Amino acid sequence: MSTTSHQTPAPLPLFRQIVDDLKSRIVSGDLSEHMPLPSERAIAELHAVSRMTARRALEAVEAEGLAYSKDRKGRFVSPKRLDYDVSSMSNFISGAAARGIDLQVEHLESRSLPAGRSIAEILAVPEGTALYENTRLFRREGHATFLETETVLADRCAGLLPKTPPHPESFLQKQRYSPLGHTADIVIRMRALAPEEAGLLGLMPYQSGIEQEQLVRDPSGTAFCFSRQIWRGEMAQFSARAIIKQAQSISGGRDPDGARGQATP
Amino acid sequence: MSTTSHQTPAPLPLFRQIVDDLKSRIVSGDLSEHMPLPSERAIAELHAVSRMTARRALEAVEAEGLAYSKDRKGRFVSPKRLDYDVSSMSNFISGAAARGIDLQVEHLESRSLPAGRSIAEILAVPEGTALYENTRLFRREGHATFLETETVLADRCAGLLPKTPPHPESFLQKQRYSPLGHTADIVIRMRALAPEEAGLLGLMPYQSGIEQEQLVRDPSGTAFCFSRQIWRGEMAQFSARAIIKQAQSISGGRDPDGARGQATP
DNA sequence: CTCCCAAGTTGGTATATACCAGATATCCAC
DNA sequence: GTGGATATCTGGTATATACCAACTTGGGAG
Repeated sequence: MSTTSHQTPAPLPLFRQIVDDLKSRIVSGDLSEHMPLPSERAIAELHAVSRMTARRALEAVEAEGLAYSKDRKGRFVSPKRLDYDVSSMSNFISGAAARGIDLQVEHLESRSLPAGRSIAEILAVPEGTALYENTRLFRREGHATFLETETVLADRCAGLLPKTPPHPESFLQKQRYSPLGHTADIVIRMRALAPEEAGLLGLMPYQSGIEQEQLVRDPSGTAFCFSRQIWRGEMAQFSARAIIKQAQSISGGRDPDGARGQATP
Repeated sequence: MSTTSHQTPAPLPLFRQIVDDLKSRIVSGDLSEHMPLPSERAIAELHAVSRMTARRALEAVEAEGLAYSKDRKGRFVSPKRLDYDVSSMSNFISGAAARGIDLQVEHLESRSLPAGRSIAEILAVPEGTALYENTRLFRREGHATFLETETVLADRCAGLLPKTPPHPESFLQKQRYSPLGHTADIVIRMRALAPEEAGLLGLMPYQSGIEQEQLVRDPSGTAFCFSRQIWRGEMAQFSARAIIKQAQSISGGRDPDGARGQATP
């Protein structure tokens, strides 16, 4: 019934049909984690569409996080999502290991630096205070997952961050993730990846990810560590247990504006 | 190094140059909130590129959340980000009002229904338990921001949800957001919008947003409300104060797996 | 056997073109 | 002035084509 009597059937655009086909093949398990998706040219031929249309479909699947692309190598099925429980992050790394999650850390940079304006404000220390900064890339089963820049007060981990072979995991385990009941101010937002972040995470520019900021305080309430993570958005979800308070009680508390990195465009 | 003596300058692709131009015009305030961006054809002419290239640039700006498009009307500069403090969400709506944030609620649906399998499991009640479900669209300054589906135990708000004129705001204010110290299990993730969600939020299919789930418990620890919100990702950030515990203490606690909606692809 | 080059693959960029459908403005007839 | 047809905006979809650069593979020279 090409000329149907009732409403227009509103046929799905070609590229959306292809998207749905690919999605169903992924969720059904026909295509499993890290398996290559058909190439743009293969899809174009299979579905009898132009390569640009095939490309649009593949980019949509990619934008959804169901697939990732390796430049000039192909597109592959994304691995499953990980749960990041921020309330028990005392031991995210070893905790992940205990759950059978294979998480590798690649150190990208370790350096000492004096506090600049914005980080001094965040940590509530004078400008110029000595800091250690570590940048790490986390991989899950070899797959880039998130990027972390951690800034700590130098006097809190003196000796734990030797300059020559940067091995701050000892600090991670001993100090930051001590069994004491720390608190953390957390901010989570979605934002576009900067080009160099996208490169490290194996994504195209202008894709979005999830940024998580944590301002960690010791039991006395003093902030001593600020970390900023940028995640591939499809790779995790963040869970927490919150104590819900009256709005007034919070706004009367310290640091009412957790939105430092206002993430203006 | 055919012409240049040093490394290749690696010129930015045309569409990225256009993206950067548009971004700078937005951040500089040359283009302010809700102002129209140049049309695809205008950019094509201005930058002397094809319309498809102009389109790619505009879509990239859109994917970053710096702009939004209205079908066949044009693309416009996105408004600024909002901060959602989940720890003081006792009064998110009126709290927002107090901060001068203009937030409107549009009721889409209110209904009574028996608990299905998955929601019964989440709320830890028998299947078939009477529930009330509300779906609302929140706008900020007239701009669609997030979509909420809230499910509550019917016996917790009997009489507060009259069938004829659905006016559950009274419930929102009186019961759910009472001054008592509730707790909530929260999950935040980035995911692609379903087509109907995208339509309501004024986005194209296959764009990503942020989903927030809240399982709200009364002071006795009994869950009585489950809400799921889907946000335009660029419209908010989520902040909280977390008490960091040992991984063991959490995994020994109740509901160790907050990842119900595992969000499989 | 190893090493290197060439061929073929992949995605990335870019152009030119075409048609559709919704939204808007304009202008003319009434 | 009002109403309605029309022209012209907009983005949405789709095709065909072209070239580039990175990667993989295979084969041949040493």
